[in-house]
Amino acid sequence: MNLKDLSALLGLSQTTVSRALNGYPEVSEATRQRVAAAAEKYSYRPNTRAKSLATGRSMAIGHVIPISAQHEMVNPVFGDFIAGAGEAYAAAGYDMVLSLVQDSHEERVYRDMFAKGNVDGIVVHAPEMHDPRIALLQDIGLPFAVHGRASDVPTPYNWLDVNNKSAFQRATGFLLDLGHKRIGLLNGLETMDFAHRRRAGYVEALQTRGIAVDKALMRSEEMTENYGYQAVCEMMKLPDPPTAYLVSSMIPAIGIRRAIHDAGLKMGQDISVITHDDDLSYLRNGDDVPLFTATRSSVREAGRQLARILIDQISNPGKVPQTKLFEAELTVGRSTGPNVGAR
Amino acid sequence: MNLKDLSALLGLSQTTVSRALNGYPEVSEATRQRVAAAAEKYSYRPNTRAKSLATGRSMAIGHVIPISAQHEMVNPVFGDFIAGAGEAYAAAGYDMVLSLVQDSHEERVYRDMFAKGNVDGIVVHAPEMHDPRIALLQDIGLPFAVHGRASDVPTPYNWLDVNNKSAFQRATGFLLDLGHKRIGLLNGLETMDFAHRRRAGYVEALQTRGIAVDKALMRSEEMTENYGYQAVCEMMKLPDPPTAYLVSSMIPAIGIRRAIHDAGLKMGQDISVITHDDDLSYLRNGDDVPLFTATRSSVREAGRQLARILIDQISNPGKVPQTKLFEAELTVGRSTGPNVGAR
DNA sequence: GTGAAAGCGCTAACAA
DNA sequence: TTGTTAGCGCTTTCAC
Repeated sequence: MNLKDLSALLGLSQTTVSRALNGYPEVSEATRQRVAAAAEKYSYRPNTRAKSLATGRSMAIGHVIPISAQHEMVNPVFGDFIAGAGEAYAAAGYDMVLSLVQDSHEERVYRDMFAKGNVDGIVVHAPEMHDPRIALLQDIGLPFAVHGRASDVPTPYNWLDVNNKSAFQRATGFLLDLGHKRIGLLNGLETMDFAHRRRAGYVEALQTRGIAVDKALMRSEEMTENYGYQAVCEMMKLPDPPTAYLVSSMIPAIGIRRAIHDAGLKMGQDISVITHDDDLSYLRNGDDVPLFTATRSSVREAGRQLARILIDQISNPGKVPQTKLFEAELTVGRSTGPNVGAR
Repeated sequence: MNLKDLSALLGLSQTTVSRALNGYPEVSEATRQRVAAAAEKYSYRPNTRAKSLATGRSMAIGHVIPISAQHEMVNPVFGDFIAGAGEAYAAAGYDMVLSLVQDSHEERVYRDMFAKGNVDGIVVHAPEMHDPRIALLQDIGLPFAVHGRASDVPTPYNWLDVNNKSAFQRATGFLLDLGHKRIGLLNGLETMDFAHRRRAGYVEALQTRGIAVDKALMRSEEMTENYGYQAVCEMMKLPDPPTAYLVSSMIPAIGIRRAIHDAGLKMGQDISVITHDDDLSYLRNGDDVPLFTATRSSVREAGRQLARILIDQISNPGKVPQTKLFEAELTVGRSTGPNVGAR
């Protein structure tokens, strides 16, 4: 069932039927009713391709998801973010098209998306400090919004981010309050904007308290489970090992647990660890100290909001870019002691 | 830069240019060279919408991802599956469009996808025992492939699945070999096909050894962390509690760990647990017993293969449906004792 | 308030 | 081997 068939059935022109369906004012109320009824009855769905060819808008948003080159893995938070974004798109009548790439900088991917005309806008994931994609997209004039930020990019653009710096500042402060003086930082790759900011928060918290920053206690690598395991194992062997760890998400927590276990220590007793995990409400009665930089549901909400920002930008091309900063939750569990593992 | 511009530039008709670009045989080699060079030079990209309007094929595959209604969460394995599928699509020139729905049975979603003509095929995720979507898709004539199976659906269709039954049979057998007689099963919702099969494997293993199947030791719910925690806590309070647990993935392992910890027991010492987790190669020197029903990389490979099957089906509409069964890996770690926790 | 006709960018008969 | 033409299904001037 296409427009032609439907209008023939109604004894109207395609024009009128199209207008009736798209809410144009010049069509009479009676006609609109008839058309709507018929469309419903025959469950008419306008062909997206034809529509977008005619209008020039594709009613689709592209997400370019970077895949870790070495480890070929997808960051699990994308799932939740995408779910939120998908909701917003569905509500606004947009489709979501996904493109997974090894090297997210592949200029071609973005240029092609634009040239092939199958998206009206793009969500940029996992930005680096000076991410070239932003200038690129501005250059080719494709609307976009960034999940995160690229701190070294001076021009304004749409972004939505979690306040990574303050989250890590507070978390470090919390460990310092417990009396810890040697705190291991397990961070992601610090070319990534979020990791850079997290480190800044950690460093600033230490400096504020006059604690020396020890490079031996700071690691920055791709967030694999094995990295977490190895890093903790190695730090444990230092002459003066950390008494606490601050673990950047999403480094899988299980590697940390195991390393601590291997060292013959008990988490939350011999050693303090602040990490991230989802749905840990009952942890509040446990002995861990979880840091929620972003819960699953808040990531979802972020997806929703960023999608809305982008859709808004597409609808109002002239509008000034919007930004949104989420303050990360820091939820603290009951520790086995007030001063766990601190010397 | 569109076909018209490009052909004008070359002093050729749109037809010739189109043919040259699409590898039709009748165009002369010299012309083809010229056209290719020009297309490259001006980085011409045919407009996907126009192309698919003309051809009737949209060169896109739809993935309809169910979201847990109660918990609004996305199964993290989708990320890896999608990554694999994305690879295959990219290689074949297809786009991937994602649609996240609360109720995956929403017939409308599928019908609309077809009617709106923006996908040439669909991947069905998370099938239930008698999943109505299969009949629906066959009815509307939209090519599809299922990630998993719907055992109660008799007609042939494309699917790719992990051998869930044998995996759980072997895992249960392994625990029985250790001497366990009371094995708790934490399963997903058994309306889901994979969970049903897993249970069947568990039950069959017990029956083969003449061990009574105790309903009190079998749980089936949505795979949240809290469910895992609660279920284990409750089973622990039984007069004759399990000495081992078999945990269906992706029930977050952390809930299980905590419940066992709360009960004052030590995993791999007082109690045996077979669960699933990724990238646990070093676990082989640990005290856990991991069951790999599907590693992250094998999920990825599954995505790749299922995508290929679907693309093949789209290209050869008459072809008989293809199926593929992956045998799950069962990797066993070193236990602290040969007979951990068994009575 | 409604309709005829052109055109979005491409492909695919049909001619030449 | 190349070009002419019609049309994919829709929107959108423009005319009535």
